[in-house]
Amino acid sequence: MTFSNKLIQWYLYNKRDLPWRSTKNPYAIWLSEIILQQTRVDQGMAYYYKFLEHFPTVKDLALASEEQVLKLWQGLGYYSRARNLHVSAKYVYYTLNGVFPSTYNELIKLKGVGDYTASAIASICFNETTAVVDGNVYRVLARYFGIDTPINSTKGIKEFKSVAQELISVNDPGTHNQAVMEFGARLCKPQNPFCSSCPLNESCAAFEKKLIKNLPVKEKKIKIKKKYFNYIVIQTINNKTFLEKREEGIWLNMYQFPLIETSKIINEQQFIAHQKFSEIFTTTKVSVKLFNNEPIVHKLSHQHIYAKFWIVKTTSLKMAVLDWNEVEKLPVPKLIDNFLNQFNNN
DNA sequence: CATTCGTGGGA
DNA sequence: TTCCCAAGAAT
Repeated sequence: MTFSNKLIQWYLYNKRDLPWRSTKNPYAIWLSEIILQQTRVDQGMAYYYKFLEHFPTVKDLALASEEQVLKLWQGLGYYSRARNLHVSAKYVYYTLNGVFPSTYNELIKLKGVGDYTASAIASICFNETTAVVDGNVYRVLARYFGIDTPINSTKGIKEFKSVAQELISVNDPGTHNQAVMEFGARLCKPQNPFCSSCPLNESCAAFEKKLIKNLPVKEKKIKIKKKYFNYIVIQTINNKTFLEKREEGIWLNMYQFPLIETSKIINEQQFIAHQKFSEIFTTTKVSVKLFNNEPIVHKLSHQHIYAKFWIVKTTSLKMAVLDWNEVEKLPVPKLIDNFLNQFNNN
């Protein structure tokens, strides 16, 4: 039996019953693939249901505002996925007359759709023999064939894509692709894979040479930068506050309290002396109280944010136009959301 | 080509 | 605690 046949047979007996496996609607498959990028099934599941409920068709998504889409995506991370999802929905609805692209070459033109996602949709929905290469596929192929080319090198990306494309079943490429991924996620796991019960263990290079723990090879480590955020939480006596929209970098287009970013931790005197603080509270009499005595450490993939929330009470303020009960309607990063939950409980 | 983009689970 | 990494893509 071929590599593909063994995997598909394993898959048909062991696959999970996931909602996107009961449809071939390209819109729904697209949605699921975007949600699942760099995201575990357990984490993405609720979002898949939420999005289909709020936006049953690509038209519904196209007609929404970016703010609505970001709000629904809140908590899932990698928010460019949500922004690009919305951009592409508008492209399909307005430019393609609502007809979802049906080939790899057309799919990959969508923002947020790269080689993996185009291959997934093309194979699952339209039976095109385009092999997916995700983290699971890298691991399965690296181990089975004993390939030690770094999976995040240019050479490795091309090599694994080529190998995957050689292996794919022409008869049922969609099932083949999902079989490899499910196999990697459930049996050929990163840690403690179930090699003893693996249907491929008799021909697995890494198993034979005891290299399971060494494969796949990944080069380079990411550098973590430290950042120091001071949020100005305005609270007027008539229950108003203010949030600004982020215009660059992380959490783009999401909302936050006015931010003073510094190169190190600052105290109350330094906070009050900062230019942005004095710009906001020019002649206004205010009281300042630090909400969290110790900075909240918010860990992201490339940076650790040390955050302080400064509660600034004042009588009235021109810029404080947002009613406190309107805050929850805005899309905010997890760091702000966590703060709001604690703050509102006090 | 290297870096940047979140959040959470598991060892 | 710390590290890895999860149905990747854009810049």
